[in-house]
Amino acid sequence: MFTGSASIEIVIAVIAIVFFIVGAIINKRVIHQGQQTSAEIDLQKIEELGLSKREYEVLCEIASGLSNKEIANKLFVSESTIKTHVSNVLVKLNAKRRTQAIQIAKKLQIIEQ
Amino acid sequence: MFTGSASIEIVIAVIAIVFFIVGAIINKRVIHQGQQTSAEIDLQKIEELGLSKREYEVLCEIASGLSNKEIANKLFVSESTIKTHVSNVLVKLNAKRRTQAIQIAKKLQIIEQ
DNA sequence: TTAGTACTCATACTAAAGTATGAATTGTAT
DNA sequence: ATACAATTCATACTTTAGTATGAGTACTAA
Repeated sequence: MFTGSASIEIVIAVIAIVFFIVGAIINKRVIHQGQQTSAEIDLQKIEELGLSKREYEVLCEIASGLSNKEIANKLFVSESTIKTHVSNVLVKLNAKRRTQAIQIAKKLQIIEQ
Repeated sequence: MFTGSASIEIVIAVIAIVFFIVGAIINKRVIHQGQQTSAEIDLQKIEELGLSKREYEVLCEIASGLSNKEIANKLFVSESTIKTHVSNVLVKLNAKRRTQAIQIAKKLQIIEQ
C-alpha cells in the first residue's frame, strides 16, 4: 500500500514535470515562429480606422522617412495627391503631424516597428 | 479494475494538461519580461555620432511625435533653440527630415522601438 | 442607372520645419 | 587665463507640410 501510493505520486510528479516542460517548449516555438513570420500587423485595426489601401501605403512611406515629393515619385502620382492622402491619414489616426502618426501607428501595431 | 485504471488515467491526463498550460503561461511571462527589460539602446553609438546630451533629448522627443514648439515648452527653452538642435541632429544622423531621423535612429538602436 | 467610395489632381492658402548666420553665456580642461 | 564645447537665442530666409475647396474619373453595389 505504501509503496503503491508512493509510486503513483512519483508517476504523477514525473508527468507533471514532463508536461510542464513540453508546454514551455511548445509555447516558445510558437512565439518564435510568430516573431519570425508575422510582424503582427493588425489588419483588422486598419479597417476599423477606415484607412484605404492607398492611404495605408502612404502611411508606410511616411514611416520610412520619405517626403511627400519622394512618396509621389515612388507611387507615380502628383505631390498634391499625396498631400490629400496624408491629410486623410492624419484625420483617421487623430494625429496632428506625420511624426505623431508614426507613433500612433506603431502603438496600434498597424506598421512595422 | 476498469473503473480504477480509468480514473487514474483521467487524473494523469488532467495533471498533464494543467502542467502543460502552466508551463506555457510561465514561459510566456518570462519572455515578455525579457522584452520589457531589454531596450538595448546603444549608448556607445550615440557618442560615436557626436550627439550631445541635449541633442539626444530632442531626438527622443521628435521620435515621440512632438513639434518643435511642443519640445520647446517641454524643455523650457525657445523654439529657435530647438530648431538649432534639430538641425544639428539631422546633420549628425545624415538625415534630410525628422521622419528620416527617426528611422535612422531606430536602425542604429539609439532610441526605443 | 444611380449613389457611394476611392483615387486622382489643382489652386490657394496657412503653418511648421529646416537653413544660415551671428552672438552671448556657461562650464571645463589645459 | 584661455581655448573649447555645449547651450542658448534671435533674425531672416527657403522649403515642406498640412488645410480647404472643388472637381474629374473609375469602379462597385443597390
